[in-house]
Amino acid sequence: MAEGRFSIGKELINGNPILNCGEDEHLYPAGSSIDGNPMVKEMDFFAADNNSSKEKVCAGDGVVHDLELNTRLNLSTNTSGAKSNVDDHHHERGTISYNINGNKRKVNELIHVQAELKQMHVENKRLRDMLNQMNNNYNGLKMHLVTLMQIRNAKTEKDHEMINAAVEKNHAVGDIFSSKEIIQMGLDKSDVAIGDISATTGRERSPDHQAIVQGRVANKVPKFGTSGDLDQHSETVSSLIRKARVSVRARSDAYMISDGCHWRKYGQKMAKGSPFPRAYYRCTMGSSCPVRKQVQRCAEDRSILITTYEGRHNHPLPPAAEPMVSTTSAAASMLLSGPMPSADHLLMNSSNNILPRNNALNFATLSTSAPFPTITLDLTQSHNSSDHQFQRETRGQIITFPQVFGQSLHNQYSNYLGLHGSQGMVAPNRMQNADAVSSATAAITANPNFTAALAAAIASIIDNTITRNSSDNNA
DNA sequence: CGATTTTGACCCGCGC
DNA sequence: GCGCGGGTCAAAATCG
Repeated sequence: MAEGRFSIGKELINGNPILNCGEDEHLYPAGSSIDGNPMVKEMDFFAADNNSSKEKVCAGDGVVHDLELNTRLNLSTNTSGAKSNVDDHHHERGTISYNINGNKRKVNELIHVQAELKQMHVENKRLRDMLNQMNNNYNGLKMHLVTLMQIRNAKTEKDHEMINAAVEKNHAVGDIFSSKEIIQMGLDKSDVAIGDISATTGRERSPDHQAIVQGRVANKVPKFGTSGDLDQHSETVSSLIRKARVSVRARSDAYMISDGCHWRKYGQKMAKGSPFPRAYYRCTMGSSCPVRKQVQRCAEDRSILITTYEGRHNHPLPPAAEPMVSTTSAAASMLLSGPMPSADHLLMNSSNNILPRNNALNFATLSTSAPFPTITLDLTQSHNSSDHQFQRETRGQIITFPQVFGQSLHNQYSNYLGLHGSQGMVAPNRMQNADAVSSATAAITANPNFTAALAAAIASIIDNTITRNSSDNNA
């Protein structure tokens, strides 16, 4: 409950017209916040509302006092009226009569105002619940918006040229990957369900292909060369991929980002290299929901809150949770869909910035640092920054990743989610997972751009790796 | 009184 | 084998 109220930081609040009301000085008088927590302000919205109401309807501690004040005013009016009557008629008897009438009115008004107060408390509570709900929705929607804006910004002419050039290069490189395999990879990688930040793989493919896919889940995955091992392969890879993580960085003074789910804290540790503790939460919306998240404040910038999600929800999600879940799902799909060379391969070709920095997709960072691959959505930076790239980090190395791939897949996924309907793909926003998987698979594989983007990504990696190796050897 | 948080203990994998 | 760090467990404390 408190989680929902303390969940959104200033950045998120500032963009919300509803929450902007909370920034209103009238509603938030000086000193209304606690420790600068904007969500405390949110709570103070109601506190302040109560205060303003107090002035108007005499709520809270001021009820009796203000009520008495109003009643006295009325009484004095009545009394003055009575006095004039009394002067005309029976002075003493009239005074007693009007005092009784005045007391009756006083009691009646008291009852009336108390009833109104009760009604307003109910209304206040209802509004508070509504605001919490809207906060949750807003939080998730903003994440969607930022994601989509980043992707659209990245759709430059340069990218298209890069795709075309890379596709041609791919033909020149030869049959490292047949088009069939590439499409098959798309099929495999698309096997991601809504509300699920994991995916499954395990179809038969060439050894090179296996190396790439296995590399996605770090270099610990045993390699399976025969079809007889496929089931085991699938299970192993799947279980590891299930550990894929989506990390969200957002500026917030709150102790946790609200995502619409219900979490229970089960541990807290001091992480190495950070003065701030790391809190561990598990989802309590399902009886045995395996989804966990870690919340930690950034050591370098304490205003940044890092939330890392892991696992899949095994229960229906509330509407408030869907934006966040679908965003993390899309991010995870990007992570799990990348044509990732194996960690060994990357280490063998140890080099930084294999690929040229040429894109503005600046919010996502991929990390295959052991033990589990992680994608980080950075919502703390401005949209027009072009300094940051879609990167893949290995142990001690940062290798720029061909953004076009993740972009393409994410677009596909967004299309499927109905978030990006301008490209002619229509899909329901809410579907059951089974249908979601099949529909996403169909949507992804049906679009030739996906294949082209994938080919471009693979070709880029191969081409740049080869180029880098030769330059390293020459050096 | 049930739900949640706190916190020390424990387990496990990894590197030396 | 040992120490370290990340992650989890579970009893006690706290909250609503």
